[in-house]
Amino acid sequence: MSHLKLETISLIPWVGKTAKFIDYYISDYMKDRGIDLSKEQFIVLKYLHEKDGLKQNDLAFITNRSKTALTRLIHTMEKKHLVYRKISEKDLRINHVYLSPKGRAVWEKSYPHFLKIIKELQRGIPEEDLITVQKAMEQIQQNINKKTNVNQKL
Amino acid sequence: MSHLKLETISLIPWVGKTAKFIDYYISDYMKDRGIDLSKEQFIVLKYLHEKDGLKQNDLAFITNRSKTALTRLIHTMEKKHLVYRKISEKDLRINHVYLSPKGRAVWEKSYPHFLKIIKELQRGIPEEDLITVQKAMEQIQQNINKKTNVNQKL
DNA sequence: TTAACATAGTTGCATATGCAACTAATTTTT
DNA sequence: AAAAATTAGTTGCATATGCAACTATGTTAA
Repeated sequence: MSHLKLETISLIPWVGKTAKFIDYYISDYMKDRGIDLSKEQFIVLKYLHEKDGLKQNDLAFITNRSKTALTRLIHTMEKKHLVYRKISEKDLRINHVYLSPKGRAVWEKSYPHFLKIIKELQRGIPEEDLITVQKAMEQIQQNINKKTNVNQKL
Repeated sequence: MSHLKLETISLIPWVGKTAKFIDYYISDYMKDRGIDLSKEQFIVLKYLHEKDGLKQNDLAFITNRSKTALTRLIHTMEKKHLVYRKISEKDLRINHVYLSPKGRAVWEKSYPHFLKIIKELQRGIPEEDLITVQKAMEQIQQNINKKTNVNQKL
């Protein structure tokens, strides 16, 4: 029996590359269907659809973005009339973000596509493997949170 | 026995979020150690270390970037004196990219850190799960390639 | 009540990214 | 040989992102 060098798999590059592929795919898919919406913008629409009028801060937190990134993302979306800001009456520092009618329409139009993409891209992966992968992703995220506090960014 | 709603796991968002966390972690980790190097720049150093003098086009291909992105990435790295370009003598359209001494030094310094990060972040994931995850990542990438030709971008 | 601190959001500066249009060089076709 | 097509790389315009420094507002402490 010859010597088998069992080098441990390096998962991290795989995750990065796959995420990149997914982003490309989503972007192309939407463009092909005439939907002018980035993945990031979609995520914002998604959370606003669940709970309209979220504060920018909360949106930044739940979407794992810096408040800077969120400020600019919302700004872009406001230019495209997908959302609008409204300053809180109780606390003038706070902006609430709302879905505009157009934003809601774009959400309704794009959501089924995203569902389909998600389904398509994981085709051929057995159900039990999906669970394993999800757990592994959770583990990686936990390993990161143990070391740094990601929330510091928010 | 009650009705169990077994909704299929949506892996895609998990992958994206995990990749994001990994990027944050790498960025912070390097910054904390005084290493001024983005993940993208590291990847370029890595490939040049393996094979110096790669063409920009080839670098774009193996790093899964558009040639535009690569042009600018190399430009940034050139400003930081990590690499330098040299026009091919045989074909004046082609740029070869080389590691500078500084680039090599930065590579030597940063590489062990990246190895360590990769190991740390997948801690707690059983060996057989690593294999499962890797296979799932491959499957997702294949599913994407079946639909689009990612190479069109390059 | 004023000073000190904390919070929400914005802005300048920097990185990374892509598409479309472009230049320059090379190869293929006619 | 000249025209047409292809290839390599760059540039303008756009998106997304983060840090540090900043403004404005609100809260807490002296």
